Amino acid sequence: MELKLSIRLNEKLYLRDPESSELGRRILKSGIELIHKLGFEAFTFKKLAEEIHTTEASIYRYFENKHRLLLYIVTWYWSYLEYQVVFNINNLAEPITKIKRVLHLLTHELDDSLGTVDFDKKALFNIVINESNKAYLSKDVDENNSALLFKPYKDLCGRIAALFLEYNPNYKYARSLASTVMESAHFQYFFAQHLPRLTDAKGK
Amino acid sequence: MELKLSIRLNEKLYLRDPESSELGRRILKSGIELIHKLGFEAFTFKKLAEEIHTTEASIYRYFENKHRLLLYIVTWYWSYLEYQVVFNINNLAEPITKIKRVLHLLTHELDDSLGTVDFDKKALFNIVINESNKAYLSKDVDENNSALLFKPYKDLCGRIAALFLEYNPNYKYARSLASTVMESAHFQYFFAQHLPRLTDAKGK
DNA sequence: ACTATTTTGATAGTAAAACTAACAAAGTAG
DNA sequence: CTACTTTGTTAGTTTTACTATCAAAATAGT
Repeated sequence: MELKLSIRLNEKLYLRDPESSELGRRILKSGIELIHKLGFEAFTFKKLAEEIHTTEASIYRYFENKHRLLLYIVTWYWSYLEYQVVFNINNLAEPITKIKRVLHLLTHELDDSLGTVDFDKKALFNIVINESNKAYLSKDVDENNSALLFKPYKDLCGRIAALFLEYNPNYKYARSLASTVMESAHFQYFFAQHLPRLTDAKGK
Repeated sequence: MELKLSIRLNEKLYLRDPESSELGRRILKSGIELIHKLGFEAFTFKKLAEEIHTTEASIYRYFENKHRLLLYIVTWYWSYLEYQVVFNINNLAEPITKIKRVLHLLTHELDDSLGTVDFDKKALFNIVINESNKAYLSKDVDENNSALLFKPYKDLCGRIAALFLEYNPNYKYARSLASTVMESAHFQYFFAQHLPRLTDAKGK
């Protein structure tokens, strides 16, 4: 069985749905590769346009600006990850087993077990590690939050928190623990790669 | 007793020491206020120049670019915080008491107990919460790290890790726990303010 | 008090980034 | 075959990020 899955994201993330056209999909695919390669700061729509042989103006028809594109990418990741989580813990009995499964998903690249992904998964994971915080650490968090743009992230957090509560119904800080685990998974990975004195994790 | 303390930071953070002149100190003081007010993305040297009635060119004599200024500011914070930590836990016997003291310091604005600070402490703390990650989440982490620009952060992390080890000498992940606590202190604070569904912390 | 040196201000300029507008060409759908 | 949508092309504006030059002002050394 091979299925191609497409994830429908909040319409406010884009001006024109990038999944709806060839050009849109190229923007996503090469956008991910280029952000990975250059880093978000050095990445521009001009460079992306050259890469995929189109024009800046065409890209601006899909995304208001590069920050929105980043938000789209990481939101896609969180949505896909929640989907993976739901599938992976389905039918498992023990809360602790479910939790371990989730931790594994959080700390590893996406796999194709549930339908193929068009994007470079290494690059995508790398972007999530290196740039995802920039998606909400900005002056327009509140506005973006009102537009529900962080919903997938919050949903996943809620789901993980629910697992913690399943394990221990009396625990008072399930949400904080869930968000801490989600963030730490990334930070520890980043630190292991770049600032090893900040972790005890060697390599992986 | 009133003392004014000045913290000497790595020379590679600046082109000309901002503590060494009136203009330099104005750059820091108003820089902090303006980054706080506008957010790092919207902050520019042009706007800062207008604010303090000087010119862009003059500011560029002190800092290579705004990213370096941010790095200077958060590095200053980490250095000052380490200093506070050392003072605050001095002469305390119980590891657990020391740890609690450190947690308090991490989650509250700086106070003036150890000499006055020239900067707006609320603004500074806010910058650390909202922008400090951008100091290392960039393509030049490794280069900056080689230049020892993150040393104060790593020193503080090492010191906190040492407290954990004092509490439990067999614990294997003291550094990872220390960096997780440092980062989480900020994230949970940010979430409580902007994305409350991600925490259980209400208000404070 | 005079001179040398450093620091700042003023002006001006460039290259790139971050957009927007307008229209023609190409593709697609009814 | 026509209407509509999508893309390409060109061209333009404003802002950011930075550099260069030189004069004025402040400061330090003797």
